[in-house]
Amino acid sequence: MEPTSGPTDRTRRRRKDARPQEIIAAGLAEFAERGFAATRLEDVAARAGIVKGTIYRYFESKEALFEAALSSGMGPAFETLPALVADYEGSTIDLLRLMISRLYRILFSPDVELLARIIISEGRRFPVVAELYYRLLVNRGRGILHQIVERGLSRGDLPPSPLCATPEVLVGPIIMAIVWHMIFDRFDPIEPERFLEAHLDLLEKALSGRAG
Amino acid sequence: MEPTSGPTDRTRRRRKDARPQEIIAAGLAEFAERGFAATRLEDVAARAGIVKGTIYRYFESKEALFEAALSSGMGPAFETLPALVADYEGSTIDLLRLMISRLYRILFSPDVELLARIIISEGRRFPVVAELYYRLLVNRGRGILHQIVERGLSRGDLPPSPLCATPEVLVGPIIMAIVWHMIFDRFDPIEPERFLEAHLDLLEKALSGRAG
DNA sequence: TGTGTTAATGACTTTAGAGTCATTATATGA
DNA sequence: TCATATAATGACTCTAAAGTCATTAACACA
Repeated sequence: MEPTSGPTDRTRRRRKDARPQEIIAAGLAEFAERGFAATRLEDVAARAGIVKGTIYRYFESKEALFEAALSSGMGPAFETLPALVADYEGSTIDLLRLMISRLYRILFSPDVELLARIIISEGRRFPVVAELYYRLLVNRGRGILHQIVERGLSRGDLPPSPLCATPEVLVGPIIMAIVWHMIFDRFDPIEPERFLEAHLDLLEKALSGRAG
Repeated sequence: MEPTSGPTDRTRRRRKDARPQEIIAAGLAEFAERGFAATRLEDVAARAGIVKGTIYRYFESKEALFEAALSSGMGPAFETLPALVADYEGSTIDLLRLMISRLYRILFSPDVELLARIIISEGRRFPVVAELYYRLLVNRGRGILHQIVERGLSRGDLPPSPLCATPEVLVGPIIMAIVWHMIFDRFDPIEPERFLEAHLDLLEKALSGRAG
């Protein structure tokens, strides 16, 4: 196990401030790869260029590290979206297209994808973590989506329909893409551009038509 | 840990034929709940109304049990679908609606859902298992979907579009529903009928419109 | 240059759970 | 009813990894 970042030299370094983030980054990589139960703190330490005991200077337990790692750095992920919605001038369908495209970019960016993998495979077993994600990301994202649909309905931009009552459905293909990429990509890699194109096509057709 | 099925009495019973299935069923429940690494064979045994040692009369190792459990009983899941497609007389959109509805019923039936949970949370770490699912379910399901789209295109029933080139996108919301149900249902339960209704609405609008 | 503080180490203890196996008890059929 | 074969048991060993802590050495500052 090579340290990913961190010094290759053998001398100790005292770096109280930098450690926690480095340990968290190493932890995220290992947790995403092996899952909570199967990751060894020794491997996390090696990846962070330190030794297992050092982890315990900064985190109470393996579980505490896990929760700290999952709580870090997910705040900013969706932060740009509300402003996007508020300022947008064009048609609601274009706004939705834009938002879906951004979501792909966000969710497939390397660090966010690690988080997504972990929450998908371990979320059920860590209610505390799941709730955090629910509040900070899922529910917030949902709010934005509903807000966009509202905008469309009040502008007369979108026809009312069961779909507008449950617009979460529109995001489904992204989740599928993440899951696919996680599990089946090695047998049959997804082509993200083609998938996104089809998703946008779906979106456009579903929302521009006559009322259902 | 109460035995789920099996006798509550304390006397031993010799039941060579029934054991493997009972152990597999208990294993599926535990693996789905805790994941591979965190399930204890003692708990599996307790749930099956036996003792840990007995598991080893039927399975070489924890991993062997895991693979046996995941290989069991997933064959039949999609078996009725090809005939459905072959015999169908109505419009292609109706056929798709029917198929999507069935997929919800299949994937949310209790035993299949256990399998789905396990494959979603552990698939990445067990390539052998993932490949099995890819071959027997995912790829097969995909074949059926493409076949339906073909049918639509050749009948002039569906307009050609990027969506028809990548119809996997149409199934996305189901995957999302499974993941949601797995992780966030306790904070915010999904309403399957409403979700399905919106999904079908999406489908219909997206496919009945003019070409993209 | 010496001294005190504490980050970092690594050898250690502990624990949990996988896997083993000699023993026990049940079913079968002679 | 007894003898035999073997399913089932549970007490056991072994191992891997979590967690601890006395010791070491890097840095700050006098």
